[in-house]
Amino acid sequence: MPHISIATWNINSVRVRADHIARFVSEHQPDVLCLQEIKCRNEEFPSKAFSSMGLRYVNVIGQKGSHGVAIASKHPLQVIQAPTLCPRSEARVAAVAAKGITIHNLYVPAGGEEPDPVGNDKFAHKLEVLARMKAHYAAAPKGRPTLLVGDLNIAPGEHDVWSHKQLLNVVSHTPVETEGLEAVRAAGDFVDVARALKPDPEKLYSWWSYRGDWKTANRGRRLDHIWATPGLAERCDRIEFIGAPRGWDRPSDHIPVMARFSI
DNA sequence: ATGGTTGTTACACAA
Repeated sequence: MPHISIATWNINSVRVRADHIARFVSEHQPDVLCLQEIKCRNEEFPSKAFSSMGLRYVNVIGQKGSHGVAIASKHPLQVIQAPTLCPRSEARVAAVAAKGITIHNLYVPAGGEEPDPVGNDKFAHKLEVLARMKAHYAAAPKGRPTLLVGDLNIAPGEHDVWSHKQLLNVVSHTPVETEGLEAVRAAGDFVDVARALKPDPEKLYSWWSYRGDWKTANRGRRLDHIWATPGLAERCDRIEFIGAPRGWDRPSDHIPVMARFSI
């Protein structure tokens, strides 16, 4: 049975982490790798390094300094119109089709420190992106196999954080965010494939802060997601949270999450 | 309650 594997990873600078990407690709062989926070302009993206990893096809949505997303693939990519989800026109969405599957790679704003849309415009921005996501996926035609992946900067469930109680008022796990993300998922009829294959109460984390001893404290959050439309989700036979890269030299604060689908 | 780190940028800001 043929398969396609897709990974998502907030890389926090693609140029600093090119060696980590090469090691991950060599060890795990994703067919498609979706990156967030590449932090470079399109012309600064290290396409040659990706070619030598076997990821010859790339779709880069870059900008100077911050944000930026990219999709790199072993298979040819058809670039498609990305939904307009960011009111500030930041580089946060890449959209392609590969092997007959539509792939949306998203980087939702982190939202700043204070979970108050009045006093914190970054939080207001995050909620606006969520609202646009809900409207877009509610209206999107259903039936085509689709993946929505990326750093959604929200840990939706109580077992997606190290302490539900202590994070209820912390940006990434507040009710307005978790309920907002659930509304997006329902609007698009998506399945959270990580939880479909690894149900509660197993703890699942994809991010640990740079501050403090991440490994000992293990105060993680599941911010990075792979969602699939129902027919595709049924064909997901593997999901992995690949923790090793968090322990490599000068790591990203996020780890890769990879899913495999029979096709 | 506070401070703890990283990357890009330019004399902070975003995460």
